[in-house]
Amino acid sequence: MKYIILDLEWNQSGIPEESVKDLTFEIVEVGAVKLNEDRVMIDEFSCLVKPQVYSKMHHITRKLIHLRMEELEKGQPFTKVADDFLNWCGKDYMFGTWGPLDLSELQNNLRYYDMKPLSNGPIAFFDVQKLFSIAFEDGKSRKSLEYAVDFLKIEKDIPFHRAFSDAYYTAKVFARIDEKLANSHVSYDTFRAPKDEDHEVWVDFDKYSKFISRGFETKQELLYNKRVMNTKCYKCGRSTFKRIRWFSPNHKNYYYVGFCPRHGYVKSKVRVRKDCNDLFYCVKTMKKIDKETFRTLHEKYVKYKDNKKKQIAKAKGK
DNA sequence: ACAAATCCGAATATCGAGCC
DNA sequence: GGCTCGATATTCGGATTTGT
Repeated sequence: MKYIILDLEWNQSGIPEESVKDLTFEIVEVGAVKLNEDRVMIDEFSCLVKPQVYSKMHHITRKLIHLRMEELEKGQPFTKVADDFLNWCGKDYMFGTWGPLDLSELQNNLRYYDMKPLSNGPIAFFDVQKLFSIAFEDGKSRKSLEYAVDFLKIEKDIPFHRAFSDAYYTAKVFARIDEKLANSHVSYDTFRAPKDEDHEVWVDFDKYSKFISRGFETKQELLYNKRVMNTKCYKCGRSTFKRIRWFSPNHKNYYYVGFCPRHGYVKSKVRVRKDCNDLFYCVKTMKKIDKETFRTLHEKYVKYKDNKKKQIAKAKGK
């Protein structure tokens, strides 16, 4: 299995009213490096895209990516670049990117030009920005690529914010991350949610499990779904005893804690999302937690309840 | 029986830090 | 500037409870 470390540069309309709804961001450059199984670079891809939609560079983008429209004129149309790129990728590979955005943008541009989709469901990939945070920081922070390069003392021999160079640096950072750690924290691009139950994603690692549901027309349908709200222990399948009932501090994330006789506290977290067809789907993670984590989560639950009460009291006071 | 008070779920707003 | 994501705060309206 090979790795394709990808980076895109894109542009947008300078005038909000003239923004094209189905293509808010137009890809203007594709850069990538191919790594072998040992994560050693074996090939490069770099191509400018001649814009078809936005004829001016957004002023912020212009400062950022060091590209002028005159240069982009030398590029090829997106359909040609995308074909070349996907042929260059070959078969049996996995994508890696800095941050979670690039694969969605790539797919949105493919869709805009009615090209064959990369996939009709989620795509597994390595989010190196996330992996860097898990490996070297708190796992939650998201740092810039340059920060990571500095942190790892990687030589800065080419400028940042061009597609190829950022792909190159991302690959360098990726190579420094423990392989086991990377493999147990695979990300999924969900531009398209799984189309049916048979294509739903279930991944089981030792420390946690992940489930990506199919898309539903409404949020209610999603939240009443058995597989979504199932709280059985992901390790042994036993039913758990309720310790904290389902609650949501923001109506996007839902939490639950059950107690498994064999594995202890098991936390479920359901994140509600919408895919490119406006279908509601969820990413659910289940994780074994210790007593201490349980206590802090319980505190969060109590605090959330208290806040609600306070807010109501405050509203009443007015 | 009826209206007011209260509770609660859900949408919306805001903030900061990333991506281009 | 537009967008995403996580976290927190505010607002709205319907359902339930309470008071008379």
